[in-house]
Amino acid sequence: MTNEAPLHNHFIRQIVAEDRASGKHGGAVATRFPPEPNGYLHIGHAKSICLNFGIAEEFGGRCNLRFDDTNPTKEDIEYVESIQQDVRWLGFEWNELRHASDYFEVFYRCAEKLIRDGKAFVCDLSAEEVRAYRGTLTEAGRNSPFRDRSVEENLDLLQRMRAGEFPDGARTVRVKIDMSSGNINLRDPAIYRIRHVEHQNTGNAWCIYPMYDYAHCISDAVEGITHSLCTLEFEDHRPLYEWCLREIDLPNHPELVAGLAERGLGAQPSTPQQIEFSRLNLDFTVMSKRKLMTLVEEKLVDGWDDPRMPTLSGVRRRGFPPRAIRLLCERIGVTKQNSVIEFSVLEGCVREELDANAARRLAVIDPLKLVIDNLPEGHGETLTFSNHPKNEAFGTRAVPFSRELWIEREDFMEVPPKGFHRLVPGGEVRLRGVGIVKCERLEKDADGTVTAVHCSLDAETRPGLAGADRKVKGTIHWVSAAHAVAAEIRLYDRLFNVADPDDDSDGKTYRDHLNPDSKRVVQGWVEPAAAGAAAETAFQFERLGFFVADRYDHSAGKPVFNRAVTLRDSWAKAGKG
RNA sequence: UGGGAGAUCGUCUAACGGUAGGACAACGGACUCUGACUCCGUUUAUCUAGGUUCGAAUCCUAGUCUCCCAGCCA
Repeated sequence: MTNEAPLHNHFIRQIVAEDRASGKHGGAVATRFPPEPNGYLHIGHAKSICLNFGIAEEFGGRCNLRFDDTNPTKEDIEYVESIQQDVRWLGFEWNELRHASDYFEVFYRCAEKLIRDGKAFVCDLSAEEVRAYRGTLTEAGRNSPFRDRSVEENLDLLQRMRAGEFPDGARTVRVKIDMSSGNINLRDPAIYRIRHVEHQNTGNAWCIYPMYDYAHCISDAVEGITHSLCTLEFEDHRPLYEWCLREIDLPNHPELVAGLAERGLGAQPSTPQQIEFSRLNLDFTVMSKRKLMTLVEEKLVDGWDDPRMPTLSGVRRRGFPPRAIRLLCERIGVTKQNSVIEFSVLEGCVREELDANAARRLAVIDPLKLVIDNLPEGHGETLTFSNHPKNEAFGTRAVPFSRELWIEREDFMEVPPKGFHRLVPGGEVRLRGVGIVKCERLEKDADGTVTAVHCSLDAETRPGLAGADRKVKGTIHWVSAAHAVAAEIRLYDRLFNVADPDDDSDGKTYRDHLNPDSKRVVQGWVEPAAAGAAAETAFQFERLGFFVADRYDHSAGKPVFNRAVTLRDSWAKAGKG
């Protein structure tokens, strides 16, 4: 994968570069992207994906995709499939695909070791009791009355937990750290809980499942991860991450990972370093899985891949190219500061990418008939248009032209404001690639609405002729009415109409801020060379914006285009459009 | 009143004791057969108060503000 954006020398790059230079981890660099398969990936994940895969790639290391599937009550195979597809779509390929559940036996042996070492115990306290014993932010907690069970009893109980002798919630395994720690994560956290639930990967082999903090650090170590990159909210967990790795000491206890190799799961245990960075947030967007899930379940959007969703499958369907997402992730940098990226930065990345890489086409989304009266009835020609104004490699295409055209309704005004460069009664405008036409007369319906404009074409201004250079203030786009293909055009706008939909301090929630105009479907006309495009082909419809042929609904006979983003429009911005 | 982290243009982000720079946004202009692209220009920032130093965004002291943590979630 290439990334032409200038690289930030951000703090994680610096740490990795220094570690490699100093020979830490034998100079190896290994990262992982560890999603929990309980939802679809979104742009926030893209930052982590680009960082983890990007760092590995830059430093000649490796990056695994690892499903953090330690909680079968929330996870689903649908998500593990979508996640793989999204990572690949973004442009990355993992070194190995792993699951935390691949290591369930390792976790279990580690728990036995901790018990034997007197570092863990089986606790019979209920969830409510544990909460009461934990203390508060300002008060120390108290030791569990089960904390001093003998090693033998603990080992027996652990084995019986695994054997399924106890109901859900009856017992947990907890590590012994410090119930008076100011860091609540260190107050004898649970590492195992009982859940008589089938697991999407291990079936009914287990009824005890490890907790995140415990499973994650061991998984990292097993995979030989050197730099374990995660988001800021795990900062407080780092002491626990380090405690587990230190007490378990995987690199010096190969018996704990025995059996993995036979299953094709190579293990070269490391002592990884956890490094935290801030999440990517976008304004006018919600990014929490819970809220995205609600939008889908309550049908406030048309599914996980609705083009208005910040999911990767959503932005894909919207027409945002993967390179634009990668550009965004590089452009925003990596720091530990909480931040909110303006949506315009994302749009800028999309425009930059598509301007360079999308072929141009003509399309009209709000049609008004234009008749060239001085062309004979039935007149037809085929014009040659270049596909890209600045890149000849895009080649040319044939565009049919005839006497009756569709133009954009907003490109004609009977009573124009000052500065209007388009068509007005008696005025002239250039028809893109055709020549200069003059508006001679109008047709109107009973309401006075203009139904057609009649023009005369100045034959001297056809391309290639001397008169073609004559200056006229505006150029408008068009399609031939007889040849254009009717198309469904989906015009998308931001899903929320406030910058911070998560802010509920005024009693309103994100649901109250949904933009009712976030999706508009119109019938328009596209030139034949657009209609026949393959699904997911992106075009610039000249003067309108960047559009993509819908991934699922588009066909040559029944074209469907989604608007990814408009063109920057200084006329509209001036309040004139 | 506990623990952890962070404060630099509107928004991101650089600087690692030596000219506060870049990107995006905004605004103005040039160019233009896309009111796009491109190009040029302009505006705007070191949380506060002290201190150290020839020199402080950077070091020290004291504050202020913001974010995260009391799941048998991740």
